[in-house]
Amino acid sequence: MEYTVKRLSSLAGVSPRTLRYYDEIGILKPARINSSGYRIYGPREVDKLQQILFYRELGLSLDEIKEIITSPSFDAIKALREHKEKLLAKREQLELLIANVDKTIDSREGRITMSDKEKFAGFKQKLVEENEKKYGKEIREKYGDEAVDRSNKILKGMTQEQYEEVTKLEKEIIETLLKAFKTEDPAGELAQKAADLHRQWLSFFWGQYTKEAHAGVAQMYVDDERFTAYYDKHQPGLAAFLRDAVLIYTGTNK
Amino acid sequence: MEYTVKRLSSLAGVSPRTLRYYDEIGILKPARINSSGYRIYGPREVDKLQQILFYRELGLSLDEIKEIITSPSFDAIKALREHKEKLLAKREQLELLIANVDKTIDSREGRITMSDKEKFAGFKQKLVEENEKKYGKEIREKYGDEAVDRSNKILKGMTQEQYEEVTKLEKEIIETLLKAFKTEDPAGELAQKAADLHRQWLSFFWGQYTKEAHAGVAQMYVDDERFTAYYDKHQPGLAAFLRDAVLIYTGTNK
DNA sequence: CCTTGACATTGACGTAGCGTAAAGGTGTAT
DNA sequence: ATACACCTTTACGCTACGTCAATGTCAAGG
Repeated sequence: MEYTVKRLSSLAGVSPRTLRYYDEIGILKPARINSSGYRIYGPREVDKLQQILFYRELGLSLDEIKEIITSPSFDAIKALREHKEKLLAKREQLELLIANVDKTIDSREGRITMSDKEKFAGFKQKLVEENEKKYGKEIREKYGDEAVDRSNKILKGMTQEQYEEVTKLEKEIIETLLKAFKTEDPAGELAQKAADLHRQWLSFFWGQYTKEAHAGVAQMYVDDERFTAYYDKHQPGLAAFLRDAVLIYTGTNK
Repeated sequence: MEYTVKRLSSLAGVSPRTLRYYDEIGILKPARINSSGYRIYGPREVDKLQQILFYRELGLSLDEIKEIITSPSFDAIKALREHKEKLLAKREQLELLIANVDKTIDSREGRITMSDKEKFAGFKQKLVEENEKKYGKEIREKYGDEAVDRSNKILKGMTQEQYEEVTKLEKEIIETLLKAFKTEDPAGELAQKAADLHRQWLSFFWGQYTKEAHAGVAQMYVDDERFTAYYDKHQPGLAAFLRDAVLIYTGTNK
């Protein structure tokens, strides 16, 4: 397949100008120039553009990208694996930010207080870490061990908070589930409420909720004795009942 | 707490120049200017800077950010909630990208083939979504339900993979732990290996690993009968042994 | 008191990665 | 033959700062 600037640009979701610029700086030259001076791109250029966009998404400069992909020792697959690592790291960074937003909301609503330092956690973890190493001792000297320890406790406190909410959810799930079990109807309102609570519970541990995963976990409760025992100790058959409710809840029983 | 440019900049992980620029464009004015012309920032400015950096992280332009935060109807908490939504969306986008990288690796290694269109999936989810709507039916007609379903299965397959790896880890933990238990030494090599496996297992569920959280979970294993039972059923005292090993592993026993 | 060094100021120019005309040539369908 | 969507190069504009330069401020030490 051959593409002109416009065609390739709309395929890749970039502007024609971008492609001309990439040509200009030598990062992506067209396969050939036709008799009228038109840039013509081939399949190899499509792949290369894909690579470029991958790295651009990571925030690498075009110069860096150029070095990476034009290097003679360039190993595409290895680069991709590294790229994936970076994406995973970026996702972790995002998790940090999300946690910080949660904390900030709590703080704004007066439930907790945040130190100024905490407010910027997650923006530059490296920098923060360096500061920790550099100034940790200094702070300890200045403000005493108490302040440092209190700050450390905030971390533990979060875990504590999480833990409390999780256990509260667990209780609710069991309670709702036991009531629902008596109705013998996994599609009923109570059972569906239990399934929803269970979704909330799951969301606590799984960053991203998907129906498939939820259904999978529910099935696991029946297949894995560890979980079966946990639910069935309250009421034999409860694990299977929860699974049925969740399968209906997620719509994967069809 | 009051800050000069340098102090605030190092707190927030930005350059002094950035703060001056933010002053210049009116997005973040200092609380006051002292007699020598120094910019002095107060707590309100700290919070505002935090907001700005949040939005900047999202890729919003400073102009857009300015509009958002200077708007009279600006509701900080509401904005934070929306912000969180956007972060979650960004994370999803990242998941897509990661999936695409995986697929690309597969493709490069010849296991699957990708259409040129597929190669750009994840870059512009809107575009992709539109394409899906526009061409979804067409693809289904062209390549048959099988292809579409297989593609859907990839998502399910990932969860399956996760599940398998988790259960594999669980097995390893128990095995290692049982061997370690015989040594009666929670600081020994085997026990520490078990603690490390447990860290890996935990990292599967928790986005971000912290020693405190790890130690907290280990303590939970002893405090919460559900978990105690799970470990002790293999060997009475195993939960406590794991906790001790983890406390040593995380260095929180000092 | 004076120096030193780390901080502060404004001003101004540089950079990256394009966007956006301007001024013109090309392809092809009607 | 004309329209219209595409292509070309040249060139200036924009954002979000980085990076000097030239100069003032402040706290500590000799």
